[in-house]
Amino acid sequence: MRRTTGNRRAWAEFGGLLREARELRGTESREFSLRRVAQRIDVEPAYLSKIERGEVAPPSEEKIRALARELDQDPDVLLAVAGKVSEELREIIRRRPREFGELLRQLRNAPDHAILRIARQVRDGKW
Amino acid sequence: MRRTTGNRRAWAEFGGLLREARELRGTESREFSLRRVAQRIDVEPAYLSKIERGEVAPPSEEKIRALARELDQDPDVLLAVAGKVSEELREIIRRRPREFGELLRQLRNAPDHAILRIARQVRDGKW
DNA sequence: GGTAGTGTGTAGTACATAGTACACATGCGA
DNA sequence: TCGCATGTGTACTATGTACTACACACTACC
Repeated sequence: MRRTTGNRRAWAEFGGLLREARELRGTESREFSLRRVAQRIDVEPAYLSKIERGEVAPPSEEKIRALARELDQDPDVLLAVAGKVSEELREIIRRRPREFGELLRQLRNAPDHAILRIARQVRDGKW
Repeated sequence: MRRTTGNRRAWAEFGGLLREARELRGTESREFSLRRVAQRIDVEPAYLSKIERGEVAPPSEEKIRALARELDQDPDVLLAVAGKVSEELREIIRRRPREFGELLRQLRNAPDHAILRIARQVRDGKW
């Protein structure tokens, strides 16, 4: 395992978030030991341990999604903390790079509520 | 170079687009031979040759941007054909994954003009 | 007919990504 | 006290990404 020691801080943030979420659930249920969770998302316990301690980079999108399900987290947020953007969203952009490029750059500094309001308006057919 | 023969078709589309654009300019100017362009974007000629023939995967974002400048192409489009999304746009999404995730999914099937109209309205301060 | 420029074939490199496998020490309950 | 579960250290692997370096054949020009 290559360490590339320089993203360690970012990895630790992701790992810390996971551990916190897991330990929260672990206090009540015993189904949330590191080993149990590792088994359910289909990775080796040692690997999940290293992820949680930020010793290695965050895992693949697939595993991050599985973790989000297990620990009841927002997948998009977890992916973002891991430094990733979901393949689903990248696909949407790749299909119309000009349009979405333009839109995203215009909205870069818009307030959260403005972005969400637009999303709502689109959903309600107001476009 | 690992070939992973299965994305070859996608690579060829990217390469073909490059070659076409380059040869178009090459008919008039002689500054657009494969070797000259390769030198300007700082890669080996053999490498650019393989890229244009779709024998290897598209190069890094940096090189794709350089090619877009040289050949007067839209970088976002060239990146998209290469199967990539620019780091700039990914950054925008990672900062507010919930908001932009929601927005992009709502706009997935919206017509082009609707997306561009929203971008225009945002630019004009109508939000 | 040399030489300058053209595109391409072959081989190899360094680093990133995404993990596995096994052994070990510690602690907790019955 | 013994067995089982817990988290973790160490070593290793396969594949992907992004290239370089060099040699070769062809053509075009003067």
